[in-house]
Parts: sequence; C-alpha cells; structure tokens
Amino acid sequence: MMKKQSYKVDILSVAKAAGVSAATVSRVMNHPDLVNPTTLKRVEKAIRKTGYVRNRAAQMIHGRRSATLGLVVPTVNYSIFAELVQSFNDTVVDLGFTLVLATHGYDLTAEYKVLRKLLEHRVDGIALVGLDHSDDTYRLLASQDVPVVAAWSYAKSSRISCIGSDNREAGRVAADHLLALGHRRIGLVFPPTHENDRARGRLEAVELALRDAGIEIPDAWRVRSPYSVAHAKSVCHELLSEQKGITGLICGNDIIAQGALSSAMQLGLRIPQDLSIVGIGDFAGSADMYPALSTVQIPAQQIGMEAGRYLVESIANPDPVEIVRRKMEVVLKPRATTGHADGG
Amino acid sequence: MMKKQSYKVDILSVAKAAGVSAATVSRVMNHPDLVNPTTLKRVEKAIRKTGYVRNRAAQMIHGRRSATLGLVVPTVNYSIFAELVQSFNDTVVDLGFTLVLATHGYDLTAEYKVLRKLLEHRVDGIALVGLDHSDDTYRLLASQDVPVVAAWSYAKSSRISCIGSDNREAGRVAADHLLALGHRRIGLVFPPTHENDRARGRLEAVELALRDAGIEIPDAWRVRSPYSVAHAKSVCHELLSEQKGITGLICGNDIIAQGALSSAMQLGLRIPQDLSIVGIGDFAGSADMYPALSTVQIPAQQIGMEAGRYLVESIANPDPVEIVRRKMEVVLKPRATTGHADGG
DNA sequence: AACAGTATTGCAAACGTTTTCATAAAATTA
DNA sequence: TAATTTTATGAAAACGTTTGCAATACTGTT
Repeated sequence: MMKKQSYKVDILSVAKAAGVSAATVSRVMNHPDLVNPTTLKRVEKAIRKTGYVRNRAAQMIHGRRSATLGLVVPTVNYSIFAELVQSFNDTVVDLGFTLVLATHGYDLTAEYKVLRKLLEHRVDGIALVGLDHSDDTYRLLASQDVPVVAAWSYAKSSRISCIGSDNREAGRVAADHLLALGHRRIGLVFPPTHENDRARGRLEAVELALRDAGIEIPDAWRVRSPYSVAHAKSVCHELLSEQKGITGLICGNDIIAQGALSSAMQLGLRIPQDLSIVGIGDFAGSADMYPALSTVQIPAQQIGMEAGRYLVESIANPDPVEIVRRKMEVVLKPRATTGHADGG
Repeated sequence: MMKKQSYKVDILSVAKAAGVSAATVSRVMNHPDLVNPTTLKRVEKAIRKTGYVRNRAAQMIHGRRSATLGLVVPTVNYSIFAELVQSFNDTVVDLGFTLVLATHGYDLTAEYKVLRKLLEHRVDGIALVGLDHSDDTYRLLASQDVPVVAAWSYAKSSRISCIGSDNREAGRVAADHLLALGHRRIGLVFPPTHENDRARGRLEAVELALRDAGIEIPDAWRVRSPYSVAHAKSVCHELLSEQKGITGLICGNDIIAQGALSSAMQLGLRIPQDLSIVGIGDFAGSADMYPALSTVQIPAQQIGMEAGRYLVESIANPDPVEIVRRKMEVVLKPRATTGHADGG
C-alpha cells in the first residue's frame, strides 16, 4: 500500500487516479456533502493511495484563510510564557488553526522583523505580548487589516486590542502584601524596564506604593536582573550578602523570585522568618516549589484562551475594527515565602 | 505617510504606484541586483508607501520554499522542552526560516493530526520529539519528501534521522549515580511509558541497572506521575509518607524531580542526608534551585541547534535521503540533592 | 411518455506571485 | 558610425487550488 511517492502529488494526480475531475476532488475535501457517496469513497481511496496532502498555499491564494495564527512572545525560556503559549495554542488548534510562533528576546527591533515575516506568511491573526512596541510595529499593524491582540498587558487606552492584566496593579498588590506584613526595609529586583511595559508598570507601582507608605529605599537596594534564574540568583546573592537589614524582596517576576529564593537559602537565611520574597506571575511550578512562592497571579491560561478566541472571533466577523480591552484580574497568592516582618 | 490601506495591496498595486511592471517589483524583492538603481529606489518607495507585504503563499506556489519549519513537541508546559524550542527557533530564524509549532500532549494520534496540518502548510522540514510515533505518522513521513529529524532521542536503528541522547544511557547514569553513593533502597517515579520512548528507555535502563546490582524493588516503590510538578509532588508525598526506608529516588525527568524534592522537604526530610533525588534532563533552572538538583544532562540547546541546522542543510541539498543519526552525550551533573546512602 | 426538478459533475477562470523569453535602450567596440 | 554586447524591462505562462456556471444524468410526477 501507500507507495513511496516520489515527487509532488497534486490534486490532479488524485483526480486521475480516481477517474474524476480536479473539481470533484476539491469538493471531496471541502464540501463532501455535495458529492455522490460512491464517488466520495472512490476519491477518498485515491487520496489515501496517492498520499495526497492538500496544499494550503494554493487554497490560500484563492482568498481562503491561511488558517494560521501568529504568536509573538519575548522568549520561550523557562515557564514565563509557557502557559500562555500552551493555552493559546490549544484554543486555536481546537478551532482549526495552526500556530506560527516567533520570539524576539525582548528586543523590539527584532520583534518588528519577525512580525513582518508572520505577515508575509499571511497569518490570519496576530497575538503579541505587552503593549510596548516600536512605532514601526504599530504602523505595520495598522496598515494591514489583520486582527491583532496584545496579550498579557492591559491598559485602558491601548492603541490595539488587549487582553491581560494591569501590571501596575500587580506591582501594587505585591508591594501592599509586603507592607501589610509590616515590612519597611524592602529590596527590589527587576529587569530593565526599557521596552518592557510589564516590568515598567510593575516597578513604578511598587515604587509608588512604597513612597506612599513613607518608605525610602536606598539605591543599593534596587537591583537589575534579566529574567533568568541564574542571573537573578547571583545578583541577589550579592545584594543579600552586602546589604544587611533587608527583610523583604519584591521581584519582577517568579523567575527572578526563584533565583532570589535560591540565593537566600544558600546564604542560610530562613524563609520567611529572615526574609520574605514575593514574585509576580504565578508561573507553572511556583505553587509547588518548596517553600511555595508567594506571588501575584496573572491568569496566563485564561489570557491565552481569551486571546485565541478573540482572534478567531475577529477573523470570523471582520466587523468594524473596534478595539477591545479586557482586563484580567490579578490575584495575590500569599504562600510560604512571605511572613511578618518581625519574623514572628 | 503610510496611509491605512484598506484591502489588499498586491504586487500590481505597487507596480502601478511605481509606474513599472509586476515583474520589476518582483525583481526588486528577490534579485535587486538585476534592477536599475533609480528604478529600485522608486519601487522601494512605492513599497513603503503602499505598505506592501509580499505573499509567501503566492511565491510558494511557484515552487519556492515556504521558508517555514515545523516543530512538534509533546508540550510546551514547564521548561521541559523550552530550551529545545528556543534554540531550534533561534537557529532556524537566523537561517531565514519561520517556526510553525505544534504540540500533541503526549498523544500520538493527536501528533499525526498536527503533523498533517504542518504538511498541508508545506513546511520545508519537520522536527519532532522522540522516536515513538504511530505507524500512520511514519507512513505519512515516508510518503512526503520533506526532510525530517527526530530530536531528543537517539537510537542506532531509528527509522528516521535522529539527533539526541540515548535515553537508556541517561537512565543508567542516573541509577549508577545513586548506586555508587551506596543506595539500595530506591524509589522510581516515572511517567507512563506507553508511546514515550524517552521515558521507557530511561526506566528500562534504570530497572536493569538495579537488577544487575542485585537490587529488588518492591512494587510499591514504583510510582507513576505525568510530567507535572503538582502531580509528582502529591504522588511522592504519598510514597514517602507511606513507604519508609527509601533512601533514593530516581525521577523520570527534572520536573518530576522538582515535585519529589518539594514533597520531601515538606515532609521534613533532609536532602540529601535523608533522601537523595536524581532527575533527568537538566532543564533550565535545575542547577539554580535550592538545593541544586542532581540530574543527568541532556544537551537540549545543542540538540535544538543541530536539529535546526540539519534540517536546513537537508533542504539546501536534497541529497539521496540518507538517514543521519547523531548521538549527543549525556552527562551526570551531581549536585546537592544526592549524597551517600548513610547520610554521612 | 413528457416534463420539471434535483443531484452530480466538469470546464475554465481566478488568485498573486516568479520566471523565461523577448525586446528596447544604452554602452562598448571597432 | 555601424555593429556588437550589455543592461533593464515587460509580457505572459505557470504554479495548485477553488468555485460559478453550465451540462448531464437521474428522480419523481403527471
């Protein structure tokens, strides 16, 4: 059976094999109800025998959709966007789409380039992370009429549709949590905020909350770390061994928090008696670490799902392009890495 | 500038805007050296002004490559395949390709379906994980002449090209590590091995190594857990609280090990004095956990890179389809979660 | 038996590009 | 200046599908 077909099997070979026209084969694949059951059987057999796989490109050129969706994330390292990617994927696959994935490594110039590629491939819709994008990117998006959604971030005046959380709120919740536990000597470990609205919003809100609480933080207690466990660990090691007196750490996300936690434990600090650590994100695994990480949950799965659905919906109804903004609530997950400032 | 072009901008609109033929525009995009510098400038301006993005589908239909590569992984959850995906992506993007990602959730029937979709989209090459695939999948792969590589696993008699590690070796190394430390009361936490050659190879090798060492393991010490931290944690909690006397745990991968570690610490066990835990994989973050996870490294990044390169190479030189098998060495990473059996 | 209605199929145009071939214009040579 | 070569461009065919329209073959009704 199924001989090793050398070279292209097109719709015509199938038609010939089945003794029908190309049109009929096409109908078998797209509108089987329109073809005689007997013929259907024969054609299906021919399809199987020849190993025919229909060419999406050719049907796409006919005005058909490509049935692909582009997803642009900064990175796929660690589990930062893992749940987002997985749930977005699952959602859209269920709806008949295929995922084209692109990453840019937190570089918005690179983002523009990959976005262009996605557009060349005529993805039917695009999801990207966050709301910081280059002008070129925004212009490109505006010039094409492809549905777009920014996932992860929410802003009430975003230039494009967005489905995500308010990062300032996430930052505030994290800060309030530590403040409520009586912490006043707080260290901040965040990634560079340039070109990253998530980190910027979180950090700004944290700083604001602390200021409002009348707390002054020495510059030495503010440190930068990219989203890498190893890097965060080394940066925190330095911070915690040199700057005594810090009782709480607010981290830009759970990956950084993980590094912070690791370095603290290595230094023999008791968590949370000697040091409280709070992350942001609630990534897969954060709840099951030991000690379980206190963090601010961003509902990644739900965001991925909603973003996928929104895109598919917009493709189906190319309505007047109205901007949709959906805010996904952030929720504090107080777990084992935070406790009262007095260690009690 | 760049007006919000309603509806399709095709090569003809650009041609008209620039006062040239479609052929010239095409040449500007594909062979700029063939066109007069003055014309080039004019056309490029028209391209910018109209916001033209070339249609890959249309050029693909012309026998051109699609410039996409399919990557099929079981899941993108946690960081199990994160490094693989990221490095594969980075490698092929550098070489001008775009990544089409598919997941199947460890279900080989689902794998067949997503694979078909990838083929419909005419990806120029396909990478998938492991060597367990359905007959349908293998047949489909054989019937199309698209370069294929199985990443992650290595087997000297694989039906398709493979670039990866020998999972039996990984299992043996993990077992030998614990044996060398004097452990004889060893628990096994593995995922279902059905349709998963990685898990199966590892587990078989572990069992063999233990048998060779004259060790008999009670059935109660063999437990199943999918690749999920939460699930592994709960399964291990049960195992460790009911079955006393276990001094070492061999886990199917680092994610399971992470859950095991978490449950052990929660139970107040000292690691590694009371219990040694070894994982397999050395995923991103494993080295920086606390305590740092002892594990068997599978060089994911390198595998991703080599797989990407191999595919691109095969696309460039559609040589006689010779099967390539590259074995990536596994290396023991003894860290803080394993120690002598006597706890000394 | 003639008719209308319906079900099934094929023909051919169309989609947006690339590329071969031909032609025109410009540059070079004798 | 005429002949030749080179450079730049356009016209049209081709790629693998889908689909509107037309044609044919059935079905059932009188």
